[in-house]
Amino acid sequence: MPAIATPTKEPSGRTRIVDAAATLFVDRGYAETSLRDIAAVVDMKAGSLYYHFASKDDLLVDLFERGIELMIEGFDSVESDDDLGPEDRLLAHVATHLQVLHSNHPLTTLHVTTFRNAPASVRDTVVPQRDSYEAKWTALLAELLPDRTKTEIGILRLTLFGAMNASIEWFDAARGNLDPFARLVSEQFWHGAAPKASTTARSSTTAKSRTVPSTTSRPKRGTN
Amino acid sequence: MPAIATPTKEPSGRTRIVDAAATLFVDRGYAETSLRDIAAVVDMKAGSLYYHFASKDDLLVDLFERGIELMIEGFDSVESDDDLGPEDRLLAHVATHLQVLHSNHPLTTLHVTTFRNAPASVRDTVVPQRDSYEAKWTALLAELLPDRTKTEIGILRLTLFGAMNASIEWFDAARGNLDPFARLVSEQFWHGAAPKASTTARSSTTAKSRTVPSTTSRPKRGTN
DNA sequence: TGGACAACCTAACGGCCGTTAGGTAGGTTG
DNA sequence: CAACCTACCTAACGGCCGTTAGGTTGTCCA
Repeated sequence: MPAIATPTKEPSGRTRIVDAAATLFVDRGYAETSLRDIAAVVDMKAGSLYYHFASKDDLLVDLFERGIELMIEGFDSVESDDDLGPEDRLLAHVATHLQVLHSNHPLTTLHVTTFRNAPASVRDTVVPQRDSYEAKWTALLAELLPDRTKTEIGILRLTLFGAMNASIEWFDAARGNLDPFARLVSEQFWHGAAPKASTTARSSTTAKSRTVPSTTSRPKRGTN
Repeated sequence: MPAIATPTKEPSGRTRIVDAAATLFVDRGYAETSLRDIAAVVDMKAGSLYYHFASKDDLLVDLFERGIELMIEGFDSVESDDDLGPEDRLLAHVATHLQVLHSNHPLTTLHVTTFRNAPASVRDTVVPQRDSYEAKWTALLAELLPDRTKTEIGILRLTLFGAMNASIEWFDAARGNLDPFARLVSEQFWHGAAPKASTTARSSTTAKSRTVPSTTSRPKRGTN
């Protein structure tokens, strides 16, 4: 007689589809991935996917929602911690954001890589959940930085998100340790990157406005 | 008799195609934009584009290369300036990067929005130019932050790029003024965002490592 | 034993895609 | 005026796409 139950039963068809789709969407793009591609990974035919999902867009919505759920859970698990100092509180949240982002790879990173190119109807469906996660961060930063205006808080949140989320393009969680990275990001955000012993005069001359061109970001690999 | 010459002659077919393509690629995506879409904007038929470009990928390569050119020109125009203090030098470069990014909108932002989903062959072609721009920034940061390791410089550059480039998703150059934004980014990077009068104990307790989930970025609109 | 149901497969549909071969109109040049 | 070149157009090609209607298989329950 076998074990009474299989608590960790091997993933069902639907779960396997979700995982395969997330992976493919992340490293090929949504439009660039066909249902036949996804089906091939899970050893099915394209038509069979419609037993589990109403449409390709529907599948994408499902992925996005699972991703955000993970993010929110992560944030809340930090918040429920005992009270820390402002700096340590920031570090805890930054570390958690990065850990969730990299450890639940395809599902969470999908937001960063694919949201922009998703069909409008899909984006509209997901926006409320995204907003609620972002609101948590806005509230956090407003608490940590009481001397800042609402506008500044907003910009600081967006740049911090930009800095953290860009890491999915170059940080390989399988190789590097996230902790020192998280600490560097958090410390830089809080204290700045300037040399400690710098005795150069704090000249604040405004740089002349110009109209020149500039830059981009950087992917760690190409899978397309 | 008309004016002797038309120094600002109206854009040729090729230029109009390039502009239209850049715009469409940015707000719909590369795969999501068909040659028929582009042709319609410039009042042509899809086949006619092949008089100017060998293929759709070829067109994309052209766009990427023009974009990077603008970025590099911008960076160099700052570098050729008289010597500034470290902080002002950083500000000048941040401001220029942002200005070039937002004022040459479709061409430069294309890198941030589309590079990731571009076909591998296209990416490979463009990588050297991108690297040369990024190397300039790496060298700059290495000069400004002599106490940092190479690894730290690399990470700081990537997070700074992430922070700056993310702005194309939410900053509307037509509405807001770039200057205060650039100053905030630069100051935050250099001095940090922490409150000035903060007298809270600088407790450096390491946040316990966890494995929770987290977040994303945020587009200003949807055009798809 | 048989019916119900879950989980697939088969085969095709219309449609849009990038691309190409072969035109053609209009200006320029000898 | 003729030849030529530039800058398009027309019409079609094969191919892949998302999606659907209608099977087929296996398992579970009565």
